Amino acid sequence: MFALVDCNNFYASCERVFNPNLQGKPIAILSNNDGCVISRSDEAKTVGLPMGAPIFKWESFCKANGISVLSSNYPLYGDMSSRVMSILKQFTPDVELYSIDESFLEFKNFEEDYNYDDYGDKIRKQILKWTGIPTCVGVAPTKALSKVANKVARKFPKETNGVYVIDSEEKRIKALKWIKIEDVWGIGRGLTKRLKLKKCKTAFDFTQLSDDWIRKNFSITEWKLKKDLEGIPTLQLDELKTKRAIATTRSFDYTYDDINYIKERISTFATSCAEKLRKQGSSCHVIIVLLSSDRHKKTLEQHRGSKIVSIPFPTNSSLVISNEAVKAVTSVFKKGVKYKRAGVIVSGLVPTDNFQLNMFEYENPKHKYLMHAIDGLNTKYGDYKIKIASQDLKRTWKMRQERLSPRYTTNINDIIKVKC
DNA sequence: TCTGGGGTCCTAGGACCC
DNA sequence: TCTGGGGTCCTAGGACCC
Repeated sequence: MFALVDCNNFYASCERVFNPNLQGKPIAILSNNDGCVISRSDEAKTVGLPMGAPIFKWESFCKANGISVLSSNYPLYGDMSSRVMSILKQFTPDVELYSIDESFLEFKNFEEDYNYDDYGDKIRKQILKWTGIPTCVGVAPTKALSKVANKVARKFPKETNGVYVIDSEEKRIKALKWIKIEDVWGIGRGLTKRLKLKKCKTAFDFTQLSDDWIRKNFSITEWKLKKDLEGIPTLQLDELKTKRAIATTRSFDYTYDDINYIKERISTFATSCAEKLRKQGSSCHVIIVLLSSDRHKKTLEQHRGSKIVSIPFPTNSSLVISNEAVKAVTSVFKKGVKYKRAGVIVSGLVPTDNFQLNMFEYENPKHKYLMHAIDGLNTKYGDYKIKIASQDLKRTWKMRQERLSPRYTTNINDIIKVKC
């Protein structure tokens, strides 16, 4: 059996743990740069604040409804997430961290008639007691079905007490007939549209389509999903998730049509990717550069482009990655287009201490020591004191975070003081 | 004025190989 | 008149997830 454990309104719940004033009140958490709403408490959902709302359009609505609006505090959420994860590992060794607020658990070799309702309840109570985060648990014979079960638990908190187990054919059919096709894991907007044309409205309808038709019209992914929903386990637990790609992408404050400005940004993003690579002990041999115009400004010329560069040897040197990315961006850039977003993605990741060497081409061995020195200085003095020359030395790259809560669990100065 | 960011996986088409 | 078949790799783009 599989379980999906999902934290309720995770970011909003994290904020509440350390700020009891927010209990029972509507709250909303913003995306990077305080752009739009990405997490809401139940109370904020009830008064009608939509997901993804751009805050500049909803500011007065929030004020009128007493919604507390906060910038996102990723150090806090990341730390809370790993605390939840470590609790889950006590319930089974087989845990897959699926996202910051969701994990799949697999129960291998449990007794045939094991009481998963009780076990799910224990998991919820333990997490709530030790971290203060409320969760929902769905249990079923496959991953996709455990996702469905989780939705049932969340939708009917009173009836289920936050735990729902699909352990019979009857319950499976009932749940599949209840869940709308667009709410099924793996069915997004595009597929929903095509499936509705086939009169497919629920997950159950989806499982009634023929395997051949699915295979012919969709990809292998949808076929696997169908099998999983039928109760035939096809999707496996993925425990050791090593990242396959690392990205740094940002929207700009305004639009820019100056190639030199964009080159500087790309160089900075590339440097950031290289730092992330070094932090996790990886090197890359593929670099992808992205550029796109402002999709909200329909009257302007639209352009989205990308360029993939392969490097003959794996690298995590800021100099190499930045140079290649800057070279690549000139071929993507279209003169006259006003760009709003850019990014660098590194892919083809291999462990730095163990990769296939190339006989003829290799990185300048000095880079390794240079990068080590740069990382050391930047850690010691902070604020990106050492930059490469293609970056803007004057620019301090800070996100807009005007309503940030303290880093309660990761910064010694932010620890809560209790007064007696 | 202000509309996020970081991931995964799959496919199609073209170039190339034997 | 009849003009193959089986591969790999690269690139761009699209779908999905949280």
